Amino acid sequence: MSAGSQATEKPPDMLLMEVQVLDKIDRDNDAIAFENNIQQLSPSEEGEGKEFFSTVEETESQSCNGGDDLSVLFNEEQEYPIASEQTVVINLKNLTFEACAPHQEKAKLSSLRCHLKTHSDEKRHACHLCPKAFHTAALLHNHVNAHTGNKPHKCSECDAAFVTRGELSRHRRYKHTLEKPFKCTICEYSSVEASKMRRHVRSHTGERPYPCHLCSYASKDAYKLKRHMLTHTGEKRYECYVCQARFTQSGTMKIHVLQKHGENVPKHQCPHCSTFLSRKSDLGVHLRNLHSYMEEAVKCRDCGAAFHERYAFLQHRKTHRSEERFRSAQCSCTCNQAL
DNA sequence: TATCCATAGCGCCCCCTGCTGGT
DNA sequence: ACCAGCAGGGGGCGCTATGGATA
Repeated sequence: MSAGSQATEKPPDMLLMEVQVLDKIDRDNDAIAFENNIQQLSPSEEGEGKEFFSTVEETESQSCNGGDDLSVLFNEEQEYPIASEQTVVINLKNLTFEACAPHQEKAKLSSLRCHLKTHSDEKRHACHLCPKAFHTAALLHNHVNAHTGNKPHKCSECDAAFVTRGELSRHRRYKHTLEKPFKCTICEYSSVEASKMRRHVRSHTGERPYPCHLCSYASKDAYKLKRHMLTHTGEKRYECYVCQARFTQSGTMKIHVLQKHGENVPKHQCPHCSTFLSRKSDLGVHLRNLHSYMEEAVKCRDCGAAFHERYAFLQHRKTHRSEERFRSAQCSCTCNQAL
């Protein structure tokens, strides 16, 4: 960081502002670099220059990171906006740019001043229900509504209601308009939210950015890592309301409740034999174990017949066993004669 | 300058699915 | 065969932060 290395004397608050702005720009660049990575990643198997996802409009809205506004402060030829020799001194009261046309300058100034406020620690709008505080009255308003349960934004097509307009808008996309602006360029997947697309892209790239610090596992998304950590703690947070048995995942408990305590539980019948399985996944195991084709045939030790399906082989062996039982059976009366 | 608005981003929880290994 | 543990992929929502436009 260059701010501290500059020999020039500056008021402490200005130095702080420099540091905060530079930190912010670093983060913004990370975010933008991330977006660029997403669009430029080109696994060799998938061909060159393939983008992983795009929006329908191919918008220039690369998120509200603010890098655009600030970019006027820097030499665009720089790979990184902040070289070690470049220190950006921003005076909130006498802010000026030289890179903007006059009419643009005013708007930029306004935006930048507004943006810089976000770096201030000052949060004047305090919640009276909890210790939190916010930069703006609108944020506080939303926060208080979350406390009180007041949801002024109601969906016109269902009973759902939300604290913010944005939540309502997203709900409408999920449930009613089915608009999914983020399209995967590798498969047919599309999503309502960019974050979902990022998560999806990892299923193509194999990227696992969330490593477990206790074992070699790494997850593709943060919540999966959190769920995984329960395997280390042994925590079983889901309890069967009937028998109080405990489970690690809600889905596992749900299946337990259904299978153990449910009535008229549907069973899964094997299409090749008369077996019924309580779980679909067990049907899969059953099919693999008994009905899959075996390259190497199994031979019957009694008659030498060859079978490529284990189920057919087992059925065949049954016939030998019943013959054997028949031969060794004795008359049940007192004569004890072999049958 | 405050406010509104749209959007981004992170987190949380749920669902369904399928594999694995113990009984 | 049954069962629980566990991970992958994804849907939906809660909440906050942010930037641009505008009153």
